[in-house]
Amino acid sequence: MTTNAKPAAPYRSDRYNPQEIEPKWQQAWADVGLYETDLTSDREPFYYLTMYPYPSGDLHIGHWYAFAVPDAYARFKRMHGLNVFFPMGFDAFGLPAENAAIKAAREGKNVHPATLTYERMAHMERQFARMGTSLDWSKKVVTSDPEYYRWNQFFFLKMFERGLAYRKESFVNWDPVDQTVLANEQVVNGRGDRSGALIERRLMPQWHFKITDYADELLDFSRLDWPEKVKLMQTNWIGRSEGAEVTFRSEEGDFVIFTTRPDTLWGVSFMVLAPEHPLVEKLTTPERKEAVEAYVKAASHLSEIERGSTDKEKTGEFTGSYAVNPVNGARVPIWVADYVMMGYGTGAIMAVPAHDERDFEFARKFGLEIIPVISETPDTVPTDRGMTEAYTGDGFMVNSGPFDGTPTGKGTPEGIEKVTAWLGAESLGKGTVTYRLRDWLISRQRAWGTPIPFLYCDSCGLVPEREENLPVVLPTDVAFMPTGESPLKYHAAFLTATCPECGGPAQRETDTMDTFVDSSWYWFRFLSPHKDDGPFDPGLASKWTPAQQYTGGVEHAILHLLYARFFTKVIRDLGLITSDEPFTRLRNQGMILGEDNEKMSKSRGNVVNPDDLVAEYGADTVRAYLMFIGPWEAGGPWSSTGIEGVARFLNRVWALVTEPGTETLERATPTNRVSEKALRRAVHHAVKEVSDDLAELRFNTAIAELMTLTNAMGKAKPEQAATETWLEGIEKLLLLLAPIAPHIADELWERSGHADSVHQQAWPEYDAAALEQDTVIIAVQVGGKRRGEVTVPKDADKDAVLAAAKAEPNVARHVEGKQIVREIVVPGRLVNIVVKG
RNA sequence: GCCGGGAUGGCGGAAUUGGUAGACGCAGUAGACUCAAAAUCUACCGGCUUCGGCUGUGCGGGUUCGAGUCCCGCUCUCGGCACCA
Repeated sequence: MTTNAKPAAPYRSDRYNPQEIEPKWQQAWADVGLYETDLTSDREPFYYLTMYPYPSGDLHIGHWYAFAVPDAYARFKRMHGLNVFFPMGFDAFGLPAENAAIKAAREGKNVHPATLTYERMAHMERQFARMGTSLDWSKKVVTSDPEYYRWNQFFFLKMFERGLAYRKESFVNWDPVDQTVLANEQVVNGRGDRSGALIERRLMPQWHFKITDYADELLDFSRLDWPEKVKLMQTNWIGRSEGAEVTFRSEEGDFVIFTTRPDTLWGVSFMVLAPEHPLVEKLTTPERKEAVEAYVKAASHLSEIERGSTDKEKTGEFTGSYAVNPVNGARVPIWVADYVMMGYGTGAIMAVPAHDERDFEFARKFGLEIIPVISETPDTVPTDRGMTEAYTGDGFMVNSGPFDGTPTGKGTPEGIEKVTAWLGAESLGKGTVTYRLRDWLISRQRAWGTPIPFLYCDSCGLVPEREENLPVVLPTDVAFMPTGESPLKYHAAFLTATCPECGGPAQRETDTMDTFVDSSWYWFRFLSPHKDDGPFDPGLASKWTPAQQYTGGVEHAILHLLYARFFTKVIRDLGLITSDEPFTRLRNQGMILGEDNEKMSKSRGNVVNPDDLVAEYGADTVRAYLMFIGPWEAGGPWSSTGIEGVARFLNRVWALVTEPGTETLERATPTNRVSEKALRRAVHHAVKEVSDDLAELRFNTAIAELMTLTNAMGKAKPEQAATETWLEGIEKLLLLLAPIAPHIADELWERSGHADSVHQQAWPEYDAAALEQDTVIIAVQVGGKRRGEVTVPKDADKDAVLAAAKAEPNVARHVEGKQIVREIVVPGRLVNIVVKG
């Protein structure tokens, strides 16, 4: 390995001053367009996508963690010769800006969310510039721009054509504070995920995307390098469960129930309908009418959280009607209870209290029959006497007619399978699959979002806007209302439209789309942000997508990432792309906590401000410290003394390169000498370790290794500063440091005599031979306890190592007088002499 | 309640996946430089110790020559889901 470093020009030993060098290099990189990716280049593409931010107005330390840390990875890949595309934009629609407009309206002011949003984006872009990231801003996407959201409308129309977008009256989650409906995914513990308000259930006509059509495909993660945790969360969210539908007869008509345990059909002792079930009214007998109606009404007023609570005692009412069990003709009472949900399965269940905990609890409370039909052992028949809980484990079918003795249960599904097959053969039911996943409700009653491109025509009814009329543009001259109600409903120019079918007068839909629609395909748009005859360039998309790596917070594990996968599959089915998935490799960063180990918040007063940190330490130090805190996926607490350590490290690197070696000659002491060979080993070891670490986003250990190298170089300096190895060490150190602390690396690269930027250099290779040591230190154990160590030639054979080990005085002392039972030699590692007596 | 992750010095965290536990950094102690302080540099830095050792990776067992790492049983903690039939 040769070095192209010229003998450093007259050393300038001025102090490391990030305030001076950082703006200088940021400007230099911008001037030459260093990070503007040529998407048409023949070089191997690498699309590194990181989740674009909402324009909240201020970059906090979490943004640095999400953008400045992975920037090191983008730079690392670029130094490997890849054509890295690392774009950035803004997820610009959203409630905070609209809420601010509403708040202003309450104070008598008229502020449009767009004005706020664009001011905030401009401020954040200036803050972004100070991070020293290699983001490509030339492809910026702003989702609130009509040139972007018109393609949301385009996809909406395409989905409508294919039956994937539909309008349906259904029970929805109404957020009374934000005055809008929310998707199930946006309801957390019965509260709106943004407003925190208790969610009410309302029956409203709403637009949905049919994500359930893709439920099975969404369960396939086989070609994705994603965290197990995320895959599991999505799998659970989709909630596929196999079971059977069985038809029960009643005086007022048949109804279908869903069960995962058809093998327990002989143990049915009552039925339960959800309060919203359409048959409830018909099945209720006159004498039960009053009680049932009151119950249904009460249930409809319960919030999700009240109804959904597992610790809530079971409630319900008898309808007065009976159903007939198709397998044995038994007549069982039909109840209404809110522990059965209309939205899952068929909204009706068969209750088998002997083998279902919820049914058991209900039966005990209302004195209903409990009929055991599964026995733990093949030879016994259990009775309901003394049962204190439902038996949900595996066992053998009993009291089940032709199936008696069949082993059954979730673990041994023979009985379940046989009964399912038999139900089909007897036309009593059929095997089926049910999902927990519901269709994605995308209507929002808000004004700051993508208008849904539909119209209401008096003669033609609900009509889609024509594709050539897109975009349906959001009016900018709206007055926000203190009530929070959408001003679009009162904006005459927006509302008034012409029916594309008959040319008559029509009224526009005032609902807008969930902002998760925006983020479901934005990475395609980065490839051709201003294209006006299509959402993106299919040629560029086939070259650049799926994005090889996507990073962001785990909070998006379900919502955004599931929707993005769904959209990708829809776009594929529209014929625009051929890939099935949006992001090949996914990694999540953790969260930076305050010094008190709590989540940062203004009320706790534990917030650290990145602007202040940059002013005090410089961006390189802030970046490097964030990387050094710990594993990136784990996050961790901020430490105001910890960052000092990293600042010292960069200062040591600075001094190493800028201070003349002779000045420190007197520091050399016999105890800390580093030979040229040892120095070379340290350099190449660092190259290997840092390369491996950065490839796996282990920024913390990469920096630890660079610190180790810097310390070794510092010790070697007095004697080695004139050697080839030293110059090679400096050069490699700067190359390894470049992705992590890009400004100081480029400055020192220049000062050590290089003409072009360190960021345009090839990533260094290591020489495996340089890592070899002539001798190795081997630990010696006697009976598993460490008794000493010996230094042996690296290729010493077993006998030689053993002989050396036994010669070690302390080892000999412990072996003396004992019988050697076994000798274990792990080459290059240790020796264990097992003794007896 | 169910599912998943985690627990290592005073602190943040390392540990080639069964082979010298505590890399790197913070904090701390001592020393050098300085009139002094800061900065910087050098050394030490898990606990106990009769200086031979003993002990130590949440707790209790086990497998193994050898366990932070594997197995069984717990505790605590973080995250997800939460009457999903």
